[in-house]
Amino acid sequence: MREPAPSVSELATACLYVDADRFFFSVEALERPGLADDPRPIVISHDPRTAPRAVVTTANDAARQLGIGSAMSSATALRLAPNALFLPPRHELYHRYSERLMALLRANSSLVQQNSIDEAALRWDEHGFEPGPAIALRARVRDQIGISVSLGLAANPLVAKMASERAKGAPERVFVVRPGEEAAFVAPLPVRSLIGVGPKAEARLRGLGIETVGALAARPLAELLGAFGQSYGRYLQRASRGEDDSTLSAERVWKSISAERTFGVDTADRRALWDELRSQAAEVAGRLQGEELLAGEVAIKLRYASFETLTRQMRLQVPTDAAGDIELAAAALMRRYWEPGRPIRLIGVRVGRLEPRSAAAQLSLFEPTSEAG
DNA sequence: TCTGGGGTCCTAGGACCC
DNA sequence: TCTGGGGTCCTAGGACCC
Repeated sequence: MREPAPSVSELATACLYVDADRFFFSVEALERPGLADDPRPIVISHDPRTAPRAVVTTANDAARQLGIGSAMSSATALRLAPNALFLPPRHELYHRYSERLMALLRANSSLVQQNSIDEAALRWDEHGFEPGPAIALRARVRDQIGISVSLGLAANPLVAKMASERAKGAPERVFVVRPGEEAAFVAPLPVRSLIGVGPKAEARLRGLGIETVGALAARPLAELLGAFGQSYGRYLQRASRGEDDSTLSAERVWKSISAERTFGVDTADRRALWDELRSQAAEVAGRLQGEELLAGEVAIKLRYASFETLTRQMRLQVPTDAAGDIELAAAALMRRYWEPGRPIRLIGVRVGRLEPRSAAAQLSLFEPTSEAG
């Protein structure tokens, strides 16, 4: 006796992708009445007149119309809009709003995977592919948090995210890709709209005469493997067809923790470099302790005036979460690899090979000590 | 247009081992 | 003496994401 075949909508799992619109600016607007209606170009960034190496985090529509966009140097933004209002980023504030948003999402889904400060992928199996419940969620976010989100609903996270981008032009800011329609949805989009295709890959694809996702999907696998390697070639083919078998996870597993800083003016001053390294080691150690993790590897990052950037790392004998240990290792790497007197633009500290503190305690029970025997 | 800061993943090449 | 063929681990750099 066979079970009746499940309908497509029962078989397919549904993923709702949530992406906050202009998140940092929206939060600032909530905190500063009048900001949303201010006609001036507004740029979330340190003021380039006091922080010459600042870059634009985000900008309002008036600023965008003048050509200002994310990641642009703030000095350039000032040149484009001499009357622009520069608002320094307030990351703690954005994190507080992010936590409230994620809490609300968790109250509305059995599984929430946070992908960045303002994005999350939600298990949406309970609701299927009708837009109604997503529209209702969007209204709840607006009412309870005060921000606008764009929503993409699809059978897998990759297509759901791409649908959330498309939703930014849709009236309700919700876009649904029904199961089976994935390939047709992605086909007309430019290759750059695929996650993982950045400027470099886009240029290489264009060199092969591939401009759209559909054109990519039409190429034989062998050609993609030859041009892009096993891993990325295979990914490109699957993604170009709207295929993605990744699963959602609510638990974040940290692989590395880092802190870095670009100086306002390049420096070769040992005191300044040492102070910065020490404060970064303390910051990284504090985060390790907060996450109850130990690090088995310490790395430094140096960027010279030429923008030449190097990273150097070392393994630790014993995993640690102590600022002193991290500082010592970072200083040893500095002594070994920095050419004294050579001015530095950026310095950074990173820890890796992270493991839970509890796992390390377990392991040491079975580790033979040098005194033993 | 002179290029932030926080991450993840992949790859090439060398060391080392059998 | 011109020279193998795996496998694994590690390092450094780079592409990419927000």
